[in-house]
Amino acid sequence: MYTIGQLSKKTGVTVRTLDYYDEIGLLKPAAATEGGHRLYGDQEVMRLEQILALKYLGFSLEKIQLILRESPPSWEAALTEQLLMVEEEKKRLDDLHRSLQGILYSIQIEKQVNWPLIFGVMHMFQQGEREAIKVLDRYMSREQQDKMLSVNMDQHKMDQWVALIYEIRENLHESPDSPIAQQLAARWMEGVYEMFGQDDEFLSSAWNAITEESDGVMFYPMTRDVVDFITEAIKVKEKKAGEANA
Amino acid sequence: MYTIGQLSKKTGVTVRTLDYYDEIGLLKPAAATEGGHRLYGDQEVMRLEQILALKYLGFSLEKIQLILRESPPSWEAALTEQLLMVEEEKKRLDDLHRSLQGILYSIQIEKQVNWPLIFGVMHMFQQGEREAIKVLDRYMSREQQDKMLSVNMDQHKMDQWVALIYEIRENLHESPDSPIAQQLAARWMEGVYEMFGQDDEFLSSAWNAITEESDGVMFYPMTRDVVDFITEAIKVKEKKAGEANA
DNA sequence: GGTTGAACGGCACGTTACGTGCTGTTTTAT
DNA sequence: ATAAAACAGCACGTAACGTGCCGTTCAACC
Repeated sequence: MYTIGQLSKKTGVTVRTLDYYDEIGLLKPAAATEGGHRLYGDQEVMRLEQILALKYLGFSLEKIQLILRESPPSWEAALTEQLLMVEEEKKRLDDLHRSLQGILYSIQIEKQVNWPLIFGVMHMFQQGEREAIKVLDRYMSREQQDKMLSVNMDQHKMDQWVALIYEIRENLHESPDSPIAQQLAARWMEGVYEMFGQDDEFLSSAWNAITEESDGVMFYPMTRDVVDFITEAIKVKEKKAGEANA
Repeated sequence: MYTIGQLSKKTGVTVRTLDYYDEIGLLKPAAATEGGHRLYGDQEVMRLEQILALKYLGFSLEKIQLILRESPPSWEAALTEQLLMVEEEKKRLDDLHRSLQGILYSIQIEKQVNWPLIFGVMHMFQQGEREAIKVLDRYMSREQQDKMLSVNMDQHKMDQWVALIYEIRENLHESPDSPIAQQLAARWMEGVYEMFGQDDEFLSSAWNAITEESDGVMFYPMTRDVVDFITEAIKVKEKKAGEANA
């Protein structure tokens, strides 16, 4: 049997905290001396170690109490529930991460903070239920959506895109058949093919979505002006290619 | 100019909260009536919207105050810092996720909660600094480690592995040349090749690490007994294959 | 120019989750 | 006997974000 001080030393939990666990009924001593000093047995040591483990796994003290009260405890259910909670939280952080990343890119492109964009992003995620995906429903199949959303550009490729779009915005005044517009269009097309391959059906759905939605925040940084510019430049490019073939 | 009530209606923030923001100096009114009623201008509306946006992005009110106090605010630095924080938190959640997932698999394999395993997992992550990777250093190159850790089995494949190991544990008493042991060894090898391909050098490093470390928690559920059993069975299998070729 | 709704100042309290501090007394070990 | 350890009990701390309530004053509308 251990006194509270010995248990404290053995486990690294302060006496005061053990006091507290006793108080809230999480870890009760097995016995007491005549004088009222608390005594903890091996079972209690085990229970304390379990408590610490569950705490590490992210359970609240209250939840731990609930779980340990059952006999036998439904470990599998509790752990599964916790796993789902962690997954939820991960999803939330992923959204946050994407938002921050997107805003940082927008600063690189526009060299200033685009507040309307931020408000747009906020609303998109705040009114829950993934507004984003609902919008895509109008333009493409579920598989195509997956393809679109699963594009995982690495840092380098993303930087390239950001640089390209920045350059396009700097050159919006150029005519669509100017060399610079043609060069930008070529780089654009190359990037698109690199990301999605030659899947023409998919590209056409995506292009539809982008041209229709580019007033919103959905396809930032492919804003209306950028999309229009590149559309015109590509038209010219394809016409030229047709003439060359003829 | 808006009274505090109008601002509240416009933005959805309660009067009481605007009181509070005034109190902590986060959002001060632009002016006041003779009677002392607070008046907010367009600039304040903008500032409030920025505050809400930053709050959504995970900044604390205190941090927001610090950022907005600068002129001009260093948005890029603040957002980058926040991004790093989110990434840290994501990493923490990933560890937690892996721990929970691992424990759940161990329950499926052993049909009971393996507390020593949980304590082991706890210690591995608690003493920070990724103990896990340090151990691997002794057995393989950095690239091989990446290969090992980046194996992303899907749910189905993972379930197959778990089922296989469960079966192995049920059959530890079988002789290595029994049909069942041979069949288990075959499934094991097939799974390994599916995951890592025919990279013999890598497989040998990995096998070294696994046989040496299988007393610990590092390669759970490849525990000592399972690894020994499968090693023997594979030896027999290869000997037979050699004889057949001769 | 009175009624009513809005806003005021000020101070305390609430929430969640987890403890910590402090005091004065009793018990235990040596 | 003395000192270290444990006791009971009650308040307080932290961190981040507010909320509740009260009695008083102001502003708008008919």
